[in-house]
Amino acid sequence: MADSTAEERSLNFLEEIVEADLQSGKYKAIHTRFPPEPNGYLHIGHAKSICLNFSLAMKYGGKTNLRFDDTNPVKEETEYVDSILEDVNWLGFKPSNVFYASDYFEELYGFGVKLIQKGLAYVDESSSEQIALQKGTPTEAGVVNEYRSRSIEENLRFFKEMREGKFADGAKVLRAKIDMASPNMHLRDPVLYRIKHANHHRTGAAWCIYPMYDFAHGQCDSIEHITHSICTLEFIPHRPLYDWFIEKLEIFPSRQYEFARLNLNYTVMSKRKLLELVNEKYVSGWDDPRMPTISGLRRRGYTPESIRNFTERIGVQKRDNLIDVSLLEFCIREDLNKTAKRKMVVFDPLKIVISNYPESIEMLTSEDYPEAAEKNSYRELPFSRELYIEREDFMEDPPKKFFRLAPGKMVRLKSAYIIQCNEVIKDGSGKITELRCAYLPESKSGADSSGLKVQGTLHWVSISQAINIELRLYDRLFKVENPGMESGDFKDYINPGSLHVIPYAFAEPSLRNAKFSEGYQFIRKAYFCLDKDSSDEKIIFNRTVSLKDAKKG
RNA sequence: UGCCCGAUAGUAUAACGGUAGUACGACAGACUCUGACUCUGUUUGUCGAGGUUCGAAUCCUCGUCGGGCAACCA
Repeated sequence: MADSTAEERSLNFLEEIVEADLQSGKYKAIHTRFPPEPNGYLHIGHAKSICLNFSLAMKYGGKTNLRFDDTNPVKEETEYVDSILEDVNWLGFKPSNVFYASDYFEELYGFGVKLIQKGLAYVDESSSEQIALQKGTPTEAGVVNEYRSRSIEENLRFFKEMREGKFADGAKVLRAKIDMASPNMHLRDPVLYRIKHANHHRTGAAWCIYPMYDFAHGQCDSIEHITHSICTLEFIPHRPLYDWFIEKLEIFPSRQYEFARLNLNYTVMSKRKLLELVNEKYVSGWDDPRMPTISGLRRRGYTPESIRNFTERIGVQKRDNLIDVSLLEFCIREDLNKTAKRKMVVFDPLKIVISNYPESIEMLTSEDYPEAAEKNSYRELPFSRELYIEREDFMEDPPKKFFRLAPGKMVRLKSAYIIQCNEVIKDGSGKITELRCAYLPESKSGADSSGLKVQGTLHWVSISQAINIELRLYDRLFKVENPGMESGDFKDYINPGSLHVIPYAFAEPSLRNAKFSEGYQFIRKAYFCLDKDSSDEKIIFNRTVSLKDAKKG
C-alpha cells in the first residue's frame, strides 16, 4: 500500500492535549487567544505564541481571539495597540475577534462584588510595604491582619467607594481571602484591585480602580469561553489561582497550559531591555533592523512565511531553550532563495576596461529567479567597455584555490562573456586602479561556442549606467550568546560593529525600480530589501542576511 | 531552608516499555554561468546511581544540575 503515513509529523504536547479533549468530547471546538499587553512592540518570542495559538485553532477548526490585556493604564498606549494589530496581520493571521480586557471592566467589578458576598475577598487598608511584609517569605508563612475579618457589608461599601473615587491611590486594595500560609506565594491573599487615578487609553477616566493580572486574565478567558489558554512557563505558579477564581466564581472553566518562551542567542528579548535599547538610542527605534521585534525583522527583510516556518521548526516544549539564530537565518535564506529577484551590485569597485570591446552598449539578459523555474523572468543589463567588478575578486598573486580573477586568468562575467586579465595598472602608491582585459566574443552567455570552462563567475556593473545606492550591513546586536545572563549591564555586550554602512555602492540600473514588497539577492553577496529611509536622491538597502560563504581564507 | 517546573548530539526536536531518528550547525566531497542553491557522506547524544522488567530515553526511588515563585507589573 501507499505510504500514507509518510507525511505525518508527531504531535507536540499541546496538540496531544487538544486531540484528547476533542476525542473525549470535552469540547466540540477549541478556542484560543493571543493576549498581549499593549505596553511595547511585539518581538519574535511573541511570534512563537501567535503562531502557536492561531495554528492550533486552525489545525483543529477552532477560533483565536486577539485580546489586549490592558489593565494597567500607566503603561499602555494606543501606539502599541496599533503596532500589535499591524504585526499580527502582517504575520498572516486574522483574529476571530479583537477584544480588550477593558471591555470587561464592569463584569470584572461584578466578580469582585461576588467574591466579597461569598466572604472570599476583603478591602485592605495596609500600605503595599506592609502587605509585602505580611506575606512572609517562601520558607515562612505570612500573617493575617485586622482587615481580613471585616464584615461583608463593610467590604461591599468600601469596594463601591473605591470605585467611586473616594480614596487616593494606594489607600485601599481589594484582596482575595485564601491562605496566608500557602507554600504558593500567589495564594497568600493576592491583590485583586488597586486604585489608580490615571487616564486609560480606552476607558479614559471612567474607572479609577483596575483589576490585577490574576483577577483579569483568567476571567477574560472565561468570558470569551477560551478552552485552551496558552501562556509561558513563568505563569505556572499562577495556575492554582486561575483555577481558584473559576471555581469560586462558578464561571466557564478555561484551562491554562504553559510552554517555554523562545530565547534567541545574540539578542535580548525582554520588553524592558528592548525599551532601554530604544530609549538610550543604541538602536534607531523599535523597528531598527537589528531588533528582534516583528517590525525590526520586517524592516530587515524577513518574510512572514520565514518566521512562521521558523516557529514551526523550533517546536514547543516545557524546557528552557536558547535557539541558535542560524536557524532563523536558514529559514529566511530558504524562502528568499526561491522568491528574491537576482541583481548585480558592486560594493567595492575595481575598474576594468575590455580593450577589445567597441565603444558601444550592448543589452544582455539575465534570470530573475533561477531557483523558481515556474515564475522565472528575465531582465536586461547594459554591458560596455568599462565595468566595475568587486575589488576582492582580483588578486595579483592568488593562492591555488582562488577561483576569481588574476593576471593571465580567465573568468566569466555573469550573464555576459568570458574575460581574461592582461594588464594591471597601478598608481604611484602601488594601489591597483584598473585592469585591462580582453573578452571572448564567442563566449556570450546563452550562445557560448568557445568550448572553454572557467572556474569563476563574477558579478559586475557597467560603469556609465550604474546607479548609486547605499547599503546598510547588519550584524548581530550583541557580542555574546546570552547577554541577559552575563554579569553587569547587558548593554556592555553590545556589538560595536552591528551596523556597517556602505554609502556608495554601484548597482545595475534596474534597481532604480526596487519595490518595498520584494526581496532581492545581490548575487554572490547577500539578500537585501529596500529601506523606508530611501528617497528620490538616495536609494537605501538593508542586508537581510548574507549568503553562506564557503570561501577559504 | 519551602513550593513548583524541567533535563535526549553544539542548538533544537522525535521515539508514548521493543533498532535512539530528524532539522539546523560543523566538517568532507560532487555539481554549479552565484565559492549560493542542490546532492552525497562524516561527526557528536539519552544528567548520575539504584530498582521494576525478557527488555527502560520512556515506569519507580534517591541524588545532581538548570529555571521559576515573596510587584498595588503582565
